[in-house]
Amino acid sequence: MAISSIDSKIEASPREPLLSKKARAVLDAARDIFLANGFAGATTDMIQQAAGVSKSTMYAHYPNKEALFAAVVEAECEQFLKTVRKPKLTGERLADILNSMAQAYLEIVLSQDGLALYRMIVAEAPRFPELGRRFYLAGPATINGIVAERLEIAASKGEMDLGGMGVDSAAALFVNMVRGEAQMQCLMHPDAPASAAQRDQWAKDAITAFLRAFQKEH
Amino acid sequence: MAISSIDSKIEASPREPLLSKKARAVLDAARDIFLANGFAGATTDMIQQAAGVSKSTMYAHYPNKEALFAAVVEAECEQFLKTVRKPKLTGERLADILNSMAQAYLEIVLSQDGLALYRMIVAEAPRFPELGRRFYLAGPATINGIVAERLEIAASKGEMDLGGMGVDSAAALFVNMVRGEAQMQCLMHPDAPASAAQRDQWAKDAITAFLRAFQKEH
DNA sequence: GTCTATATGAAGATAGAC
DNA sequence: GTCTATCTTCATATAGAC
Repeated sequence: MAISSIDSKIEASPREPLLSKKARAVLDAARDIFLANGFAGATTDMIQQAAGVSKSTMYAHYPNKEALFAAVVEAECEQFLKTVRKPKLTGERLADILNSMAQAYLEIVLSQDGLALYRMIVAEAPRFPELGRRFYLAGPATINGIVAERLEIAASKGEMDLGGMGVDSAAALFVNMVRGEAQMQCLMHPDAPASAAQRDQWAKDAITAFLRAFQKEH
Repeated sequence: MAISSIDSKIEASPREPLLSKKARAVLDAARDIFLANGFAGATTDMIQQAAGVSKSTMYAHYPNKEALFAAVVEAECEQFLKTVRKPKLTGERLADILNSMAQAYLEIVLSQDGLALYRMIVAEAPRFPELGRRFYLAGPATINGIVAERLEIAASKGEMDLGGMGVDSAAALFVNMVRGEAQMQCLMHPDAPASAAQRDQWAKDAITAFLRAFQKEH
């Protein structure tokens, strides 16, 4: 096969072909419907209508509801990973670095999409154990790892005194202080979204406590 | 009406009448089915069969599926409250008190029922906002309050230096360090329950960090 | 109050034409 | 690949007898 013969194809779809237009429409629609209604609450009819395709087109691309759900979760985890990894950490001081990580993470976790994805995964993990594992790796484990990396650097510079605790444990404690109360309250009060001031306060308290616990006096 | 005429009734159901035998059977069955399948995943047929009653008996006591769901959540929250408040706090030292609170709380939160209730509420809070609020008050808010009480005492004895942070904020930070990673991992790995050793480690790390942050040097 | 039987609608999935 | 039309099953809820 001559290279020129495939050039047009490559040019036509420079990246991410993989999914035809309709398949992409189905996946996007499924994403919205599943996030809004959960697995059991969503119906293939809703998805098919939102995508603007017929039933059989949907089933031509995804064999059944479960497979479609798995595809959605997989795509969302991929997206989640990208978003969590994107923020550039600004500031030199440890406090500033912790703050930028906390703010960026809360931004994602407390977003409508972040909360909806979490709701869905939490509810369906018993029926789809693989998806639970996948989400844990893409979300909580990744942010824990990012924080641990920075703590490692700070520790090596002598800015921290972990007192025998591993960096991974310390990082997990920090992340859970940042996320804990914030996420819980937003989950349980879906009609009363948290203010930016409230979010700042949660981040600030976590940072204060963490620094008091582990920052070396100077 | 003569007192003697109602005596037999009182004797027949000394406490908690409120629900007839069948109504109680329906509620108990609904509890199991909803906890195992969520609201949308559960069917009234499953409930009715598990309760060993007919459809119309079920509908005689609860007008519809939503009302039954609300009744289940309400009962579970009541139960949750009792269980959270029950443990007697042993020990005099601050570290021991924190430890007994952490252990007791993790016991509940990480139990199969605790996780199942959380999954259900998190998933359905957008459709049943009242139930989300109710759960928050019975669970997270209550344990935060219990911890805050003890911190208040410790602070008044001069054992702690909160450095301007309110006891409520400090209590929330502690509770979220205890619960955070533990609950997340159990939620996301339903087929790999946490060991007792792992649970102890989570509690111990939280206590270590908390004391390092807020315990007054002596 | 409780049951059996059923009405009514909607779900997931497929058949067959184009 | 895509559509319209349909099959089958099962859900919620009710009717009517005891």
